[in-house]
Amino acid sequence: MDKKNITIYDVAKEAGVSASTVSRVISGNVGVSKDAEERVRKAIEKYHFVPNAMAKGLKEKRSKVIGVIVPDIKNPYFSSLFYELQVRAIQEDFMVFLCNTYEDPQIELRMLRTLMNKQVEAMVIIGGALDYKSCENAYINELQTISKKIPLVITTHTMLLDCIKVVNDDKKCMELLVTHLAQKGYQKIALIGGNNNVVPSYDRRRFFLQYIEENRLTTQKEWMIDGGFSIESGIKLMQELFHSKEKPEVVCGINDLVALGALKYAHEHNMRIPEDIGVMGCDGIALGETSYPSLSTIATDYSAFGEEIVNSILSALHNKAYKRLMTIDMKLIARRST
Amino acid sequence: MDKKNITIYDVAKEAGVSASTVSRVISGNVGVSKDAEERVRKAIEKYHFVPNAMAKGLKEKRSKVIGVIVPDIKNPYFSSLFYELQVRAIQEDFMVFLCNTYEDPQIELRMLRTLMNKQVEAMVIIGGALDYKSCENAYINELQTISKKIPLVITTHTMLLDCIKVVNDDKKCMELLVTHLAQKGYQKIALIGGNNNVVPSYDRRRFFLQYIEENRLTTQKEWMIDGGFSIESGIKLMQELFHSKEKPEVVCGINDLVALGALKYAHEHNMRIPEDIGVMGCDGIALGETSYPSLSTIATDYSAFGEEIVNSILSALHNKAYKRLMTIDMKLIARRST
DNA sequence: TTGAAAGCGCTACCAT
DNA sequence: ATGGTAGCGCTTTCAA
Repeated sequence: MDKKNITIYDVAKEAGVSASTVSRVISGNVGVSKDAEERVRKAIEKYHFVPNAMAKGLKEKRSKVIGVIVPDIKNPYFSSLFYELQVRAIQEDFMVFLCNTYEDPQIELRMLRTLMNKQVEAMVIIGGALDYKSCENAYINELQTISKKIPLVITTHTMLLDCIKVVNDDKKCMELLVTHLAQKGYQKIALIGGNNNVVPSYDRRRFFLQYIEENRLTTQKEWMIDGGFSIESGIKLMQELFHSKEKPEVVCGINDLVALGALKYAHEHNMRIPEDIGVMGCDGIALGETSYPSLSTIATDYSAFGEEIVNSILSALHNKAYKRLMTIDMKLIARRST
Repeated sequence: MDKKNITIYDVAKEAGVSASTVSRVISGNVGVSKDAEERVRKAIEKYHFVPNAMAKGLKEKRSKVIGVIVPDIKNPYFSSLFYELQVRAIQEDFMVFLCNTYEDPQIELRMLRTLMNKQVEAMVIIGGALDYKSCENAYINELQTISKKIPLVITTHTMLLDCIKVVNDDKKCMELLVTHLAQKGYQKIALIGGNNNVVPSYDRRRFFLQYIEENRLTTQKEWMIDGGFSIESGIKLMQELFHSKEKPEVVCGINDLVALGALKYAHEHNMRIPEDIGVMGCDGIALGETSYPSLSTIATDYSAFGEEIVNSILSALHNKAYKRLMTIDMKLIARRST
């Protein structure tokens, strides 16, 4: 390892100018003579000089970093969102600190604190503890304090916390889902997966029921079973579902992963889709395009979602006007599974 | 937004001690009287004081941050690796800066530089430009310079760059793959997907051929077609494959995603798997467990991979001995698709 | 046990 | 156009 750190002073000396001039050349701002600039650039080149963003940040009180906390980056929903969010962030020359919490509130809290002391300029918390009805007050208070210092964006629709919210339109999601199914002629509809202690999940079930009634369709208690958000959950829940007396005509997953699990179960039991049983998901993850059969779903616009998150951060940072609550539109993607 | 930043000086004044004492309390190191400590803690609490990691880092010349660059975090291979890598990193109190390059060498370079000026203590580049035979010299030189300053870990087996390498054992991978297929009684074997300009992909094909010969199995030029690493590639390539005169008995994907695409194509054309055609992948991503049928594969140990990366970084940072080249073992997971 | 002070690398204000 | 200098918030000697 090379020992000494090269600083602007080393560069300045080599170029025969002052540190100020080097700083000016780097930031490319104001008047530096062609000649001086030339020499500085040469010196930078020669020494492989890299400016120290910590020193700069300390001085300027800006880090150009956004902190992002997600429960599980292996989940395509979260990775897609991160992916799109970073697209917009780097356009604005912001880096993104990604923290995975492994769905552990302890780690979530720890990440949050570390991010704060790393001086992130804004914080994004996707899902996580806030999604849970059991979310601790102390945690919410800590977030509230943070939100007073820097822009805080969450993706949960909660009244308990005053901050920027960018959320999926779960109501519209369920409306589109049920309407599509009705249109396809399905009458008996199941909804599997989720967790009633998780707000968005609870909401989807609630709205699902509402639209089932409005459309005069039917569901049953035995057809609405929760038990997780993964493909594995989907498989397990389908098994349960197919133990019930009467069978539904179509099974919806609380999200696409659960629906993909339902697909797998159906295949393993030689059911044809959609002939024997329809399957539908929500979220619009890419896997739904390439499953067999391709999965009908109500899709989030990940690009818009990520962009909106960063845009509201930028607005807040620049004291521009912005909506404290943004709802991301969802739309029907009818494919082969219904 | 609250304006003023609280510093240790504010805390010190409130507690009636000096900044040094506050610093000592925070770092929890040396002798501070019970009484003073108590007052400092109260003051910290009262002001919601958060230490500024930039100032600390500037002073200490450490950031406790590892930079990680991946081509596409939506790819389960990369997200799994990141996930596991962070597990080990946070154990050591390191944060991880994740950068997605969107498979764009320009962005990769830019991320690299930004990470350097953010003073990351180590850099991990997973895949990316280095995987390509066409990788620019200038880029390699820049990496070489970086590797002299901080520990640099790459996942490509290249001679062009002297740094820490943690790589998959592609030879063993292909040995296990072909042997398994031979054992299952397959004779005619196809390998689809990949890109001959990508080193690991090229290697896998090379070793594939080697083991095909050693095991006296057969393949054909028409059965070894490249064209990408995604599920979509797999679908497309299967289509091509099934245009060739003679059909193979089993199709291997250069990775699991391609194999998953093959599965989809097979379903759509009413082929039974493995009865009509076998399918096999490499990498061992989680999706292979939940596909229908579940996918036989040669799996990487992501946890070991991530751990090894961080461990070698830590060793390098502490000037401990470590291997400059670590090979991650791969093992056969025989499931239902063969 | 405690405090004063220097300095990490940078920027920006104030002179010249 | 250029340079000197103060100071961002912290740690760490050195003295007391």
